[in-house]
Amino acid sequence: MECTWQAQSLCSWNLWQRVKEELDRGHELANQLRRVVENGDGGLAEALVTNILCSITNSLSLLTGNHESKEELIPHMQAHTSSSTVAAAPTIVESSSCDAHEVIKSTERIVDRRGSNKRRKTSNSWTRDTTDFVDDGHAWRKYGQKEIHNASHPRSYFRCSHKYDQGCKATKQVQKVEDDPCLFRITYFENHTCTHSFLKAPELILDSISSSPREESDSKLMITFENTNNLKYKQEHPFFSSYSSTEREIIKPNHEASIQSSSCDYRVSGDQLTVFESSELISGLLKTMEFDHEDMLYYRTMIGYFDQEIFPM
DNA sequence: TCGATTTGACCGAT
DNA sequence: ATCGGTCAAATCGA
Repeated sequence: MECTWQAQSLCSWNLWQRVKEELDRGHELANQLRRVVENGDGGLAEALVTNILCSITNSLSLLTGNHESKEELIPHMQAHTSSSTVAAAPTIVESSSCDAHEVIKSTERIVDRRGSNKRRKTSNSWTRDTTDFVDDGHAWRKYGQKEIHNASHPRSYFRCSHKYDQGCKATKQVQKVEDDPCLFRITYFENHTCTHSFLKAPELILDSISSSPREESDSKLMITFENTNNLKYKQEHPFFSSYSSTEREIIKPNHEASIQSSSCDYRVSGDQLTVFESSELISGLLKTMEFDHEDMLYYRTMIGYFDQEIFPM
C-alpha cells in the first residue's frame, strides 16, 4: 500500500514545514559539529550530536504521525557555544531545555528525603505520547508506581540509572492515556547530564544493503537506529541519543539512503523519502513523500556528516 | 550473588 | 485530609 506525500492529510503543509524545520536544524547542527570536531571540543560535539539526533527523532516522529503538537517533540538541549565558530547557529531552544554541559554541583546523596520535592513544577519537562516503546538510549530505573486519583491507570516513575554515580537528575513518568489505553504518555523531567547514557543507546548503523557487484552501481545506504540493548518492554523505551556502527559507507552522490528505526524504515531515494512500518523494508511500503532537491541535499548532507564525523574511517 | 522491580510507607504540597 | 513523588525493604530473576 503506497500513498504520496501530497495525498495524505497527515502530510499537510504545516507538517511539511515542521519536518523541514527539524531537518534544517539538524543540517545546521551537523555543520556546527564538523567545526567543533575540527576544533577538538569533544564536550560540545557530544551536545551537538544529541541535538542532531533530536532533530532526526522529531522528524521521524512527525513523519510517522507520532505527534500531536510541537511541544511533544523532544526539546533540543542548549549547547553552549564557547567557540565563536558556532555562535551563529539558529538553534531553537525549547523552554524546557537545559544546559547539556551543566555541571552537577553537588552529587551528595540526600539521606531519607522520601516524600520531598512533591508536586514538581511542570517547567523543564516535556511530554510525549507513544504507542510503542522506542528506546531513547538512556538507562532508566523504575523507582515507584502509584495509583493516581481519578485515573484508571497507574503512573510509573523512572529515574536515570546514573542518578547516584553521576548525579544525573533526569526522570520520567509513564502513564497510559485515559482515552486511549494503547497510548502511553511519557513525561520527562530534566535533561540527562550523565555521559554514560550517551554511550549506551541504540545503534545508528550505516549499513550497506547491497553487496552484489550488480548493485554497486546503484548502491544503497541504510542507516539503522537499532536497539541493541534487548530492553524489556516494561523497562525501557524512549528515544535514542547515541550510536555505534557495525558497517559504514560514505554516501556518494546519487546514492539511495535508507533509515531504519525500531518501528519504521525510511528510504531516501531521488526526490522521495519512503517510510516503511515495522521494519518491513520490503513488504511494508506505506508512505512516500516528495522532497525537492534542496531538501534532499540537506538530508544527504546531514547523513554524510554522520558518516564522516561520527564514524571516522 | 547482584542488579532490577515491586510495593507499602513516608512526608511535603495543596 | 488527601494526593502524589520518593524511599527502601522485600522480592524476583538472570
